[in-house]
Amino acid sequence: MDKTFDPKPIEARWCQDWEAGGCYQPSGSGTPYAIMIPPPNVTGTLHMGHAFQHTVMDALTRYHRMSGFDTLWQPGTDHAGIATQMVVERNLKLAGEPSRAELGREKFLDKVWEWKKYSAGTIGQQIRRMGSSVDWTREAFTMDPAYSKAVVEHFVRLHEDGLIYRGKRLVNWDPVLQTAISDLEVVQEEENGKLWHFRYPLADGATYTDSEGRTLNYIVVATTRPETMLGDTAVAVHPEDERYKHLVGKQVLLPLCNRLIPIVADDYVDREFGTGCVKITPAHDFNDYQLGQRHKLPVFNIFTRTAHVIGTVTDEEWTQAADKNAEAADGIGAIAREATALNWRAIPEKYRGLDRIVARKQIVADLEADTAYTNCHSGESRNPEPAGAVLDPGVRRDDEVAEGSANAAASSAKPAKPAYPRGLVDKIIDHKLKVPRGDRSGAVLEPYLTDQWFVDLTRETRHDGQPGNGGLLAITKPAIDAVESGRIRFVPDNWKTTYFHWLNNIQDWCISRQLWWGHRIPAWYDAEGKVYVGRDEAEVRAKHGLAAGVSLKQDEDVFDTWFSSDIWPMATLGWPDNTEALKKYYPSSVLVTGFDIIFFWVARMVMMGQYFMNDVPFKDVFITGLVRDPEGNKMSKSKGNVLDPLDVVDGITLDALVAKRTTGLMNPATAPKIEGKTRKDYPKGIEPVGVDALRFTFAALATNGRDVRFDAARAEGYRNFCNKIWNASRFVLMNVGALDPETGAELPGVSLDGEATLSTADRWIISKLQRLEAEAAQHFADYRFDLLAASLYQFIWNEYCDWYLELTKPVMQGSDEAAKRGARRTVVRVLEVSLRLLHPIMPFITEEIWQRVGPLAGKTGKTIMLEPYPVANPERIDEAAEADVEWLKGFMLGVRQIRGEMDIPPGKPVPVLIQNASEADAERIARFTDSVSFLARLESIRVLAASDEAPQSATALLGSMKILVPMAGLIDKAAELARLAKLKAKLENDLKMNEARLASDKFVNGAPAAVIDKERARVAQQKAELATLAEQEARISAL
RNA sequence: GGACAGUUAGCUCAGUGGUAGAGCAUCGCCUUCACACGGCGGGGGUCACAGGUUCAAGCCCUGUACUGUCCA
Repeated sequence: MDKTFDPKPIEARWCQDWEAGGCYQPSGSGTPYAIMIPPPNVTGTLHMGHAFQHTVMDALTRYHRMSGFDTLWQPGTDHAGIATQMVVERNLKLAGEPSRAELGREKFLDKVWEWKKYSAGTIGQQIRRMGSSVDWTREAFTMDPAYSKAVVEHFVRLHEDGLIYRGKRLVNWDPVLQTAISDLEVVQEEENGKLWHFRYPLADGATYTDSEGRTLNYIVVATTRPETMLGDTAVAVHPEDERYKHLVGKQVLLPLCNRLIPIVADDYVDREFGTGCVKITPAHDFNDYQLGQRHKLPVFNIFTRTAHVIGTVTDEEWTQAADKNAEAADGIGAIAREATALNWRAIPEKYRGLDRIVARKQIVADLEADTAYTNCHSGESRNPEPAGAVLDPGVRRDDEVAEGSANAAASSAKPAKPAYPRGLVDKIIDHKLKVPRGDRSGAVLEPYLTDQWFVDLTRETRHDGQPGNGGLLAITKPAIDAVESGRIRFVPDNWKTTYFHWLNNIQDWCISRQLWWGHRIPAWYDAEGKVYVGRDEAEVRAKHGLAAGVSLKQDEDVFDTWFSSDIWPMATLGWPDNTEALKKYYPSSVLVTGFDIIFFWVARMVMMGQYFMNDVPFKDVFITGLVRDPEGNKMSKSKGNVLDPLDVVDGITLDALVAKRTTGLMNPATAPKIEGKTRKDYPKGIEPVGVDALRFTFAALATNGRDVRFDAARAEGYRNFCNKIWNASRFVLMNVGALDPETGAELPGVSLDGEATLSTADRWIISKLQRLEAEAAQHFADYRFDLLAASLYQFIWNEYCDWYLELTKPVMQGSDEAAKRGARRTVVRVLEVSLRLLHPIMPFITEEIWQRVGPLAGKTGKTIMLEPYPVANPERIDEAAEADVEWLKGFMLGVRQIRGEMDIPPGKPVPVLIQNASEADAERIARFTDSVSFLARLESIRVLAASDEAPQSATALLGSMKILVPMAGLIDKAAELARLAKLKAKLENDLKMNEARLASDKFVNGAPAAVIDKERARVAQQKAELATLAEQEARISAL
């Protein structure tokens, strides 16, 4: 064995042996214990979050496997529709290859499959390297043929049960990706914007008097999105708003468009917000859409699927384009035609085809320039808006159109800040607003009217009028009940609040996506647009009696990725077939995942599990925190703060890390900033720590669902721990004769048989081991890997290495053969048990050492992986031995403190005198003379009689016993007095507090007797100690 | 605006009623025959703030402040 632990060759060997040896597969006997891996996206490689969660899952898996369960950890990957499609498109662009559109659907999908193969392979290698004991024979992918069949099956069954519908609804539309997305994929970000106030003239020359007594012939609407006015179909006011009540039913003339639109009353309107008048654009705002439905307003779509104002095309051109689109797999071609062909002519020509932001500027400028109504009221007296009101429409991102040349002329003239009112613009004020963006593309989303597929989650009865429960009762409520009833337990518990809150406010789920990568929706349309749903075209034809001559076209859209991963726990086990695996491993035991996908995934698996299996998909949900960078920021590629777990395992130089983080950036301009931060966070790069140390770090940091700030120094600390274990094992092997101390060569054929006696130290460490075993079981049951790691670390380093191995040294070098045998046997067995206790977190080092130590402890198994996990035996707890060793530690600490503070070199033997020893003290001194002398490097130890005079000494206390180290004139009087004063001060302080407590009637009358007794004993003890100290202080002062 | 977390040593975090703990960092001594990726010792906290409950509060209750996350 080498002097220093070198993880790399060991990891490589065991990874291979375990997998090849079939150790990862279920044993086939025992109670089933199953974990379904949250399938990583095939978008690239695994990050620290995966490594963290996999560590937790593997620890659970190995623990249960060792504990005799029939353990399955099921691996796999997720096709991750949008995310993967984006990655592949970007790769094509970077490589200068033809784009998605140029390739066409089929060829593009070939490229994605190529990428998938590469990515899944990388992920598999990463999982293997981390030592994750997944059953590779069951590896799954969400687009495997069998899995795809299950996806179709669950869609068709839900459809047959009336829980899926297709309809034209306002959805969140991503104009960059050009697909619908679900509510969950929308991130609302607060951004700085403007609130524009526009004057909409009243029709037919109507006027009214405002609260300031002015006569007005217009009303002022406030909006954050001027460009949508092209699609306004009403203005709304609150029905009880005294200011406008009387105008309800009248009309306004929509500026620029010159359309008449009504003023309606609706209590959705917030009287306090803006002017209390809201323009209503049903086609491009969710609230307006609802309001429009209530008031039967026309829905006036003004945007294309790229969020440009619909263009200048003839009806004929539109028809052709739409047909072509429909043929070219453009699922919304027909809708666009319908909505747009009717409307485009109503949009003033100058705005047609403009990007929405460009259109916004143009519209504001034109309204400002519209002087037709500038004098449309009398008594204009308001002050212009103060400086700060500017025309800039606010912050933009690079995905939006930059300031165009249209405005170049204006900006070069450096215009003075305009004063308002100006034309039809009443005023413009700064305003913070929530901007909806796509979580993948970052693009500003557009509410957009399209035909999509939805899962009904909100109705009590079926939407199609058939008998039976709607989605609310059939899907949503059972998912709530699963957690409410305790059949699913969240750990930590508080996440169930989040879960309930979402389910209680749930919306129907839009499951269709206008993408290419994914499961094609199993719906077919005939020439009339009639839709048929079935498992395949043949089934549809058979079911509906459609002759071969009837042409059917399959829906071009694919499912939302989550509408395939929602059946992961059952489909990977063979559902819809009732396989043996499904019977055995469903429901799985625990789901380990992050809180960020409770809605996306956890809740939906519960829904589908309950619906199709009539049972929960997992019994526990262990929610882990997120792995963050040292400053607490979320790790992301664009921030350039991601770490590859294998770079921590193998180490990486600073330059290599910088290079890795700054290449292939979406926005190369951020590279210098990223480089700066990287150089600050990891000034020396990252030292290699090995898999075991990284895993242990994750375990130690996994504190009760809190986020984890990854700290490379911590990982290095646990690498040191590995080295400690390694060297302790070397020491053990050397001492039992299994390792040559000179050459490091392994010597076979060692036997520890024969008569043996166990020392106090032996019985103590065995006793402590039982306590550790009990703690380990508890921590696993509670998912407290941090406490588990701390217990193991503390036992191995601070008890076993620091004390127990030291205590055995004199025995090992002594001549008592039976005692020697007892120590050797204990040293080996405790180490062997410790290795098994540690194995679920640190699989490699424990296996490597166990191969040598196991046989010495009488183990004949091939691998530690399949050995039983240690269980506590309460009968071996030995409180007397524990008390003895505590006393011994106290004695040692006293001598060491004197050494440390008196600057006595550790190697120099010192004589020790004892005063005030009780009988028990004296007995222990006699018993432990050898140990103490060896460990504390004592020259001699002598117990003084009460009458004996002690020489000048430095003092330590153990209870009221005095441990004296004679200083023979060398004593630094001032230093020793200072030392004593320090001890005394602390003691006096404590004593004062405790006496005060005992003097209080409240305490004496109120506290339990046991507490009072304990307090009295403590005070007595402290008084005795204080007396001893005072005496010693007097003696030193007198020198 | 609502909900949920968090606030403890320089840093990262344990600690659910009985005198504050760990790792890392720091300071001092030591290349002692398993380990310098080591050993030994030291220093360092009025547990965010204000009330309350209790014989007793870092811990329970109420409120405030700040930070973070989620949902409107």
